[in-house]
Amino acid sequence: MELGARLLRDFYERPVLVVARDCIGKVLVHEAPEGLVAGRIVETEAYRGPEDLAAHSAKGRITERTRVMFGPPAHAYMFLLYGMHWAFNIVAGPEGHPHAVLVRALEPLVGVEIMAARRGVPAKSVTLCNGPGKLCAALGLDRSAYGLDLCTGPLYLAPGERGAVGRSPRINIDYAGAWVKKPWRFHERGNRYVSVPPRD
DNA sequence: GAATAGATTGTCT
DNA sequence: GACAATCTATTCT
Repeated sequence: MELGARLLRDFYERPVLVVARDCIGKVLVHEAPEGLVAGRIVETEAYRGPEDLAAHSAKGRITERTRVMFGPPAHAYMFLLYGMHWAFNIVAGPEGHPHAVLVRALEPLVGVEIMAARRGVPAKSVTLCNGPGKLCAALGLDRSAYGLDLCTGPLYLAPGERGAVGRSPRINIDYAGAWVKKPWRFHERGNRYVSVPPRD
C-alpha cells in the first residue's frame, strides 16, 4: 500500500490548535519489528501549556516526564496513566512552547491482524483503536517511543483524506477549572471509530 | 444500554 | 503517600 511521504517538521511547527485539527484524517504509521501498522487519526485533543491547567506542562513545569514538550516540535510525548495505559502525543508549536496534541482514536488501516493480536480482540472490532490507551497497545507504543522524532524515526504521520471535522470539550480533565470547557477536542464527524461521539 | 468499581505504577508533593 | 489526558468486567435497569 502506498502511504505517501511523511509529513515534515513545518506541519508540526504551527499553533497547536491548528495542528490538532489538521491531524484529523492524517495517517499515523509505526514501522514496528513485527510489521507495519497504520491508522487514520479520527480524534485528537490539544494541550497548550503553560497557561492550560489541563496540560502536564501547566505553569511551565519542566520535569523528566514533560521535558520533551519544551523541545522542538514533531517529537513523541508518551506518558503512563492510571498505572497501566500509555498515551501518545505529538509535540507541536515552536520550540520552547510546551504544547502537544493527544491522539485519542484511530481508524485501523494497515496491520490490523497485528493490532488485534496485541490487543487480544477480534480484528474487525471497533474497539481496536478507539481510545488513547487502546491505540497505543494496538500500535505497540510504550515508554520506548518517548522522545522519538516523527521526522526521522520509525513512527510518523503521512497524508490522508479528511472528512468533516467537529469540535467539543476535552475528556476527563475535570481538575482543570475554567479550562475544562475549552472546545479543544477534534474529531471526524460520523466516523465510527471516534471514542465518544458528541451530538452532531 | 447505562452506571459503577477495580486494576496498578510512574511521577510529583 | 496521593493521584492520574483510561479500560474492562460486572451489575444493575
